[in-house]
Amino acid sequence: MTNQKKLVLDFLRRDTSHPTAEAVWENVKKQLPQISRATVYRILDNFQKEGVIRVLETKPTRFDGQIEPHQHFICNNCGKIFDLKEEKVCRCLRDGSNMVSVGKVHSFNVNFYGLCQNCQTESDDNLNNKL
Amino acid sequence: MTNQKKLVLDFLRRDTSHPTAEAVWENVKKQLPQISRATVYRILDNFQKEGVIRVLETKPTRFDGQIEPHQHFICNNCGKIFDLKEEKVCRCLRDGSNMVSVGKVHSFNVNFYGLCQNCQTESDDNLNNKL
DNA sequence: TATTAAATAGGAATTATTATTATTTAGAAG
DNA sequence: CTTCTAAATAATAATAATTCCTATTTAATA
Repeated sequence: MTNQKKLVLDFLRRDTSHPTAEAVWENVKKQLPQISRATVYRILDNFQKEGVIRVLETKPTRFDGQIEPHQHFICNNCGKIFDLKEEKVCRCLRDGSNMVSVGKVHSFNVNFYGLCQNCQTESDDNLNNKL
Repeated sequence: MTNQKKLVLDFLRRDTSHPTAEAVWENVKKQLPQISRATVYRILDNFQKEGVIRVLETKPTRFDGQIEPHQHFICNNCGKIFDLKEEKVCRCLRDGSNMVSVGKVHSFNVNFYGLCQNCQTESDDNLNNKL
């Protein structure tokens, strides 16, 4: 754990605004002025892969130091991003009520990630061949 | 409706692979070689705002000519993108079954869009002031 | 402490997208 | 069917976001 990594992680766990990579860099620079932008990008990428932080599917990408299951509400007007607890998300999607604690939902978008049937079969095959 | 717009829309309604802007451009060029990349970007943007097409929250952005409510399953291995009917999405999120018709869900990400309480109140105020 | 593999800094390069502007065109009006 | 005009387009420059490259530095451990 380098100093750079520690500062990035500390910042993300403190700042709940879902900052961009650029914003993380700007802020960490206050404590470590020579830190490189590329370093911040790489650290964010690694933390993400390790499951230590989470990325938001926004443009530009935003980052979240909180990894307990939750989703996001993005205000179409002010752009602010709010956290939504997982159970509220499910209720909202289930019974189509568009009112949630933080506002009124106009639309939503879900991306599922996993293994498609083809790729599942292939990885099963590979496993079998090794036995 | 210009020829450029027609060709872009026709292509997106025919191609179900959720192409990138670049891919749309490459394909439409086959029929209209002088079409500009910037034109494709602008047309895609306009169609999106009109609700004629849909954008996927991917990097790079992908486009979908099908606008009936549905969500997407992205294979972590091959990268292929599958459509998921809305009711399957809800069932999957509701009872946590991670098997869907197209594969096995490892994770998902939801973005809600709408008006936060502050912005809702503001727009109500504006309305009231006009009465 | 010396060693070394891994990480970083700084900047170049790349990718995706948007802006600019001169030219062209679709569609209205005559 | 022509002429007109606002809107759309082509070509390219510019910007934004991210990744790549490589010489240098550093954390961890022998």
